[in-house]
Amino acid sequence: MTLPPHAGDTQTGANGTGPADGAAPAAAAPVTRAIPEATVARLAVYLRMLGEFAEQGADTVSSEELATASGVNSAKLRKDLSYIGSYGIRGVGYEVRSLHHQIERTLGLDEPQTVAVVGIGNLGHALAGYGGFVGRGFPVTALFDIDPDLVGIHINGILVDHVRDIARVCRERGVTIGLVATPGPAAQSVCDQLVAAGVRCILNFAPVVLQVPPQVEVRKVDLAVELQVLAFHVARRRDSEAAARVPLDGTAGAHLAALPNSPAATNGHGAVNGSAVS
Amino acid sequence: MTLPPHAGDTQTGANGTGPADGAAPAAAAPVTRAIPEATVARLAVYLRMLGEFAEQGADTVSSEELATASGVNSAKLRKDLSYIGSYGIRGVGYEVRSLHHQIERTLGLDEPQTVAVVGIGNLGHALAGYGGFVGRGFPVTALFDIDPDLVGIHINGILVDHVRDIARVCRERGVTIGLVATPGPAAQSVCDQLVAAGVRCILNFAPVVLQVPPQVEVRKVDLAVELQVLAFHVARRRDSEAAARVPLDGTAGAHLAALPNSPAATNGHGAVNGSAVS
DNA sequence: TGATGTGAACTTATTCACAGCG
DNA sequence: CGCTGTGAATAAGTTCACATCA
Repeated sequence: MTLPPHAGDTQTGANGTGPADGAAPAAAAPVTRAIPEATVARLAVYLRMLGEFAEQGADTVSSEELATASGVNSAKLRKDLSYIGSYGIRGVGYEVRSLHHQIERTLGLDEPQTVAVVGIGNLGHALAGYGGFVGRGFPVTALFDIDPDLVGIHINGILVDHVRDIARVCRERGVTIGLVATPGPAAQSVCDQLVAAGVRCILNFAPVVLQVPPQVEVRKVDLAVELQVLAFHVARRRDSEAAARVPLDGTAGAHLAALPNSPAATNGHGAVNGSAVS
Repeated sequence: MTLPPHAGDTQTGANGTGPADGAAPAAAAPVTRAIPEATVARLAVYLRMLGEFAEQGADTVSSEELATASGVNSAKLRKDLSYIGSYGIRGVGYEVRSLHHQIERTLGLDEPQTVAVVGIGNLGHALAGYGGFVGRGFPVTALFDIDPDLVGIHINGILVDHVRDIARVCRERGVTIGLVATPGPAAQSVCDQLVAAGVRCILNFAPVVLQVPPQVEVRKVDLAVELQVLAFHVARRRDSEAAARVPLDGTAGAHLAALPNSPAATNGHGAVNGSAVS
């Protein structure tokens, strides 16, 4: 039964921002006010796009350009940026380099991070060699598994250690982020060991809800769930199309509750949501 | 360049549902009302947990039990379930099997799905062999790459085809979902080919915003962004702890930005963070 | 009695629209 | 004049709390 000790944190990809309760008020936040959760995730995206703009030699970008590249609308982007301060130039846009730096700072990326991957199965193996991490300041420096066939080998130049050594190795190498890529049943135990080793960030790929003390931050990535959400949207869309296109045959979608055509989806033509901005 | 034809859809893991404006009222919705986006994602999680409860031989679960297992609170769970109908028994809970079935149906999982992976790098390779898909009704049946060293080999019993054959192979095998795991620059082209092949669901691991026609649904998974969000939360927490613990130094606020990189004197343990930026 | 189902209150997030500045 | 920055308006999502019913 294990009634959760300290109520659920969230760890579902969208975590609730700190309660900002009375205890320690805004003491240390001089400029940067509490940044909404949703904004934080997008800042990371803007950051990457700014990197690309910089590579292409751009000096400035308008909110419109950066927004488009990032897949959001410009109002949202400007609002997001407003949470970290006013670094834009009216009538011009944002200075690429400077904005990049500000976001980096805001996200805490000026602190060095070091990643450990636990569970060197299919996914863990891929994560161990994933180029997308090093390039973004998240070098993988420790790997763990319990399989004797894996312990001792090197992947991408990194030795695979036994899970029992998590604490020691993580401390030695200053690991700050742990990726849990074990099968579900092993995840909690592995997580506990990471926490014991002082790791405060965990990205969980296992299909379980990890129990952690409040100072530890967990995010969950669940690929099967992503696929199911996709499947849902397409099924819904197919149903509503069927209903709209073949209004004959009332039996179109079973009877019971074959997901009713979304009423609002009516915007007929490809025009998509009115976000046609002007 | 390439001003997007039809403004951004979203594709960021949390897509906006239709605007549901006043125009077309609830005329055609017999039972199942429009299901909120956030709810859909959680339904997939409940589904998995129900599967586990079933395996353990449970006949019924209370909202409290299922909620705890899923990492949400019971009110939210009940509200979520209320969108798909009333399948609970007051005073008792939910019948595991029946609820499982209802959610499955709601998510459109009674339709067979077939997955293709494009880009057999580190990540793509892992996705190709990922056990979490088959078990959940998303068998991978096609793999693509352009690397001559990869084309022709088998992974997990599946032949790797050349990207140029996407259309033909996808049609032949009835692929419904495409996973794009290519490098950024190749992603859009690959995406276009998938769309041309009739694929309507795309899970994008490449760090770009894919442009697709409105009938295609895209979700994006960005591991580097996940790590950055984690890093942010921990940095913030560390900062506020530092502020709360070491309230001396009244200059805390500096003036403008310069986020007073809180001295690493924070977490006593051998944590790293020594080097402050510059 | 004990858990569901749900309107209503509340919180968070997005969009609008325009003042203000370079 | 063009683009940023932002208050105000909307919309989406969550939590509360309790009527309801097996």
